[in-house]
Amino acid sequence: MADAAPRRIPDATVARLPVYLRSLVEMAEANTSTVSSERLADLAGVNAAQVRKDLSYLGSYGTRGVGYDVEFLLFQIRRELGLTQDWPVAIVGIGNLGHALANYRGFSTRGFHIVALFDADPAKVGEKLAGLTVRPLTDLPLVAASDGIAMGIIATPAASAQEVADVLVEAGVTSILNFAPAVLTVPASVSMRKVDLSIELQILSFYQQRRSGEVAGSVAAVDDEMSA
Amino acid sequence: MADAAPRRIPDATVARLPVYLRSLVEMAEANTSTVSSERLADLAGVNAAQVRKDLSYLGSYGTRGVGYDVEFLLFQIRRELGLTQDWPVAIVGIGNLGHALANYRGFSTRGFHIVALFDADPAKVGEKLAGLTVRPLTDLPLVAASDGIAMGIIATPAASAQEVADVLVEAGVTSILNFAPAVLTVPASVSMRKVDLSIELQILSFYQQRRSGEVAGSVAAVDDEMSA
DNA sequence: GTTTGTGAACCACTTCACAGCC
DNA sequence: GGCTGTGAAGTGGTTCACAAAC
Repeated sequence: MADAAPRRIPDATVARLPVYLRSLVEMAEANTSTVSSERLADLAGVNAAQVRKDLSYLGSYGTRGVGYDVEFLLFQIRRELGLTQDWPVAIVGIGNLGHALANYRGFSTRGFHIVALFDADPAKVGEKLAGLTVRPLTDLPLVAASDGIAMGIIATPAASAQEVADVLVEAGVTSILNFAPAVLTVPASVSMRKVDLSIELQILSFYQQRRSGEVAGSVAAVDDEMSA
Repeated sequence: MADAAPRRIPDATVARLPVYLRSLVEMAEANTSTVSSERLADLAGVNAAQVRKDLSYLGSYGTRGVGYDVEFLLFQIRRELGLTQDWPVAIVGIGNLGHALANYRGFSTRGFHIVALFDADPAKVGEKLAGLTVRPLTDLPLVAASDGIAMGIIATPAASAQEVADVLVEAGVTSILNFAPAVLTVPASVSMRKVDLSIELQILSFYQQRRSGEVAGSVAAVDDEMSA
């Protein structure tokens, strides 16, 4: 037996790997061959010890006294994140946001290919967009199977989101990114992440109000704790 | 008096308050007058003890043996989050995403009013959208001052994001929501949150790959944590 | 000298469990 | 009996600080 360490990568580390990846891509494009944890931390906006600890979960890929080889690390992170393959992605809900997501360049440049668009509204079906034709939601099971869709993006109104999630799960999609402002329930075997645009503004509102409401006299130190 | 209490609300709690708020709005619309921590936890997708602890940071607003009054709690959370006032918001970068955000109904229904759109590209300036006309980025300082803009949304490409952030900060905007895939630096007195669409997919990719590669036997539950 | 890799200390958040109040 | 509010215990994540490796 030799399959090495039983490395369990913390969720928090997983969430930062894409950020390191982005910085490393930039460095590679600038033909930088080596990077220290200090420099990478700087680019990623985190602490250097954090970078070292995070990377140590992947393996001992650095060289003491030198740093990390950019290309090598790039490959290792890509491999760890499962980005050495392309993922076919479906978007459900072709409203404002669905349109923007379908046209978003950032997905394809990072290995995520939008291969199908769905909407339950017959008025939207047939529309051509980003090189694809919007299909009826009822086609999803068939298309998911034939195109091997593993990831789905929900961009519908809140009211239909759970229903769509159910359809996705039923069709075998095991990763879901939810933009609808609703709490969705999926089996534990399915990963789900959510992005709620108005919640982000509401959180900002809290800190904004706290700042504005602060009377000059009281409490000197305004140490603001917001991560970046 | 009786207000007092040096309550410091944890960031994690602040991030959940909007979720509770959403559930409470739904309950109010359904004319439910009281809610238990158990029920609210269910709707918000969290643990009941979590709900109670979170709400306890706002004050003792529940009644033992009964639960929380929906309308009262609704008001308290709104007040805490600073949502009893409307916030004027500016969007910078009117591409795909900027368009979608400008038209997004979810903002206005929650007290965030998009009052100005900016783009550095002269070709975009003058375009009419969501009842507004896209203005040159150079107008931002003036408009920010006259319209009292406190919140800015960055929806530009990564390359111009830092520059835009600087302009926003210089114009006195103290809350920024960044959609550009870049790490931005702002003074500690400014709150910034980021939403990176492709990072979300990359995180999903990690768990997806882990699952696919997994030989039947172990289980891995995935939950999301706080974004930053 | 430089920089990694990592135990240990620290800190924040979550969950438990139960006393206190209705 | 039911449900909140909260100390205390538990968990996960971050930062420190330094020995090991170059």
